[in-house]
This record gives sequence, structure tokens and C-alpha cells, in this order.
Amino acid sequence: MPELPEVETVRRGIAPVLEGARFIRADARRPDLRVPIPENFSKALVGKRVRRVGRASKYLLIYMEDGLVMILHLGMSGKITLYNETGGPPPAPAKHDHLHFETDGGITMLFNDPRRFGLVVFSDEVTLDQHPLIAPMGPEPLANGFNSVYLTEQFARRKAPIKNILLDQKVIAGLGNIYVCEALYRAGVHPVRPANQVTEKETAALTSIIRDVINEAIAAGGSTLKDYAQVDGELGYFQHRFRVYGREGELCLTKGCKSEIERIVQAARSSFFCPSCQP
DNA sequence: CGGCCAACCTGTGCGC
DNA sequence: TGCGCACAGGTTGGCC
Repeated sequence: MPELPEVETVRRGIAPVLEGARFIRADARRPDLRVPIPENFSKALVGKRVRRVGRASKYLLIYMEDGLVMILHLGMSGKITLYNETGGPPPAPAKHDHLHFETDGGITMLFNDPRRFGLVVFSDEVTLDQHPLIAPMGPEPLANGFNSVYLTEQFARRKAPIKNILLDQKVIAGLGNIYVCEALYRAGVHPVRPANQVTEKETAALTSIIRDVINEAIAAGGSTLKDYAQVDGELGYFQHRFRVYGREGELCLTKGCKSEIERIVQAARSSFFCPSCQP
């Protein structure tokens, strides 16, 4: 499911109810997700206060008062659902509800992930930057280190299709299949172009387009949070209008363009593009 | 190291 | 109605 904007939306949704609250329950209902769930999962969390809810790329970071950091990834199908005790008793855990939390503030938080590509592991706050999941990642689109000089440099030494390079979390952290398709469409760059053949001008445009796409998606997520805030429900999966993703066979939305959106498969993922607008 | 592919899982939707 | 297949928003490990 989630790329950086969706994870940021989840973070904003859970931060207000978790920060300052104490876990009175933390159960792992199976031994593993993509990787084993820590043996001491419950013991390490119960009775402790959450200091802050952060995010690094697509990873949620729950900072505990004692320096422990719970790293959560939603994989492809992960969802977090919050229930408030004022809405009645929380439901019995359903199928694929793998993690079950309760806070002293009367909040139940469930992590549901049918495909189990998600994960939960622990780290120490002081060594978080060196954590094997965190350390290898490139800059996020909204970070200072992400600029056209950096991107030009990265493209220059890679001949793989630009689509693959933009999906590489070591190059840019946070983009996934949808937003890569959207960014390439807006930039007018065909997804199979070798990265080292993308011009500096195109790279400069792409840099700011990637920021735009991510900023707009975060804003769209924020607007869904407003509706969400009142009621119990799922976080992170919001309907956003895409200009090219998922629109195979439909008319290109560029004014005056009469072409149909095409779909090809790259690196075992679907790429959607307009053959006229993305030469 | 760069690049490519298979693998990890389950659910859903579509064509026959 | 049932069956089989294609596909799904992510990441990694192994191989050349």
C-alpha cells in the first residue's frame, strides 16, 4: 500500500493519541511478519510511555521514553486502525490483525497486514541512524540532500531504466510505484529511458516535480485525516486522484493529447505512461 | 558494485 | 457458481 505520503498520513493520525500515552497492552498475535517479531515485544513496550511518533521514509518510528524505538513498516497491505473507548468496546481482533496495542488513554490500535510484507523491529534511539534498515536509504524528496545536482550525479552513473532508479530506496527514499509513475508522467519522461540518458534539464524538472507530487499527496492525506478524526477507522489508505497510474486504455489528461495511457511491466511492476507526452 | 529476477504472502477481480 | 490466472501501493537475497 503505502508510499511516503501514506505513511506520513498514518503518522499524523496516530501521533496525537500515542504521544504521551502509556501502553497497557502490546500483543503480537503471531511470531513473524516479513521478519521475526522481537521475542520481548510485549515486555519491551507495556508500561512505557510513547514520547514521539516519527517517520523515516516509509518507516514509522515510535520513540519510547526509555530510548527504545519501535520501527514499523506497512509493507504492501499493512493498515493501522484506531478505536476509541468512547465508541464502545474495541472489536475482537480479526483475521490478519497481527499487532494489538492498548493505551492508558483508552485507545486500541490494531496493525492488520494480510500479505505480511510489513515488519516490526526494535532499535535504540542513539544508534537509529546506523540501523541496517535506515542507514542505506538515500535522501527523502523533501530533504535538503535531494536536489538536481544529487539526482544528476545518481542518474549519470546508472544505465538502468529511470523507473527502476527512482524506485531504488538507496537513491531516493519514499517513492513507490504510484508516485514514480506520476512524476515521470508530469516530467514527460518515458519510464524505460536509461537514467544516464536523461538530460540535466529534464532531471532538474523531475526534481521539483517529485517534490510537488509528494507534497500534494501529503496534503490530500491531511484532508482525509480531518474526516477521520471524529470516527474510529482505518488510517493511511486514502483515495487520491492519479493522473496516469491505473489508467491503462483511458485518454491522456494532457490538454490536446488524444493518446491512450499504456501499461508495460518493468522490474515486475506495472508502469503507466502516455506514449505521446513521454517520449 | 550494478542490474535483473525470483521470492516472500494473501486477497480480489475478471474471463471462461 | 466455480476455477484459474493475473495482479496488487514493498523489499530482499542470490546470481551473473
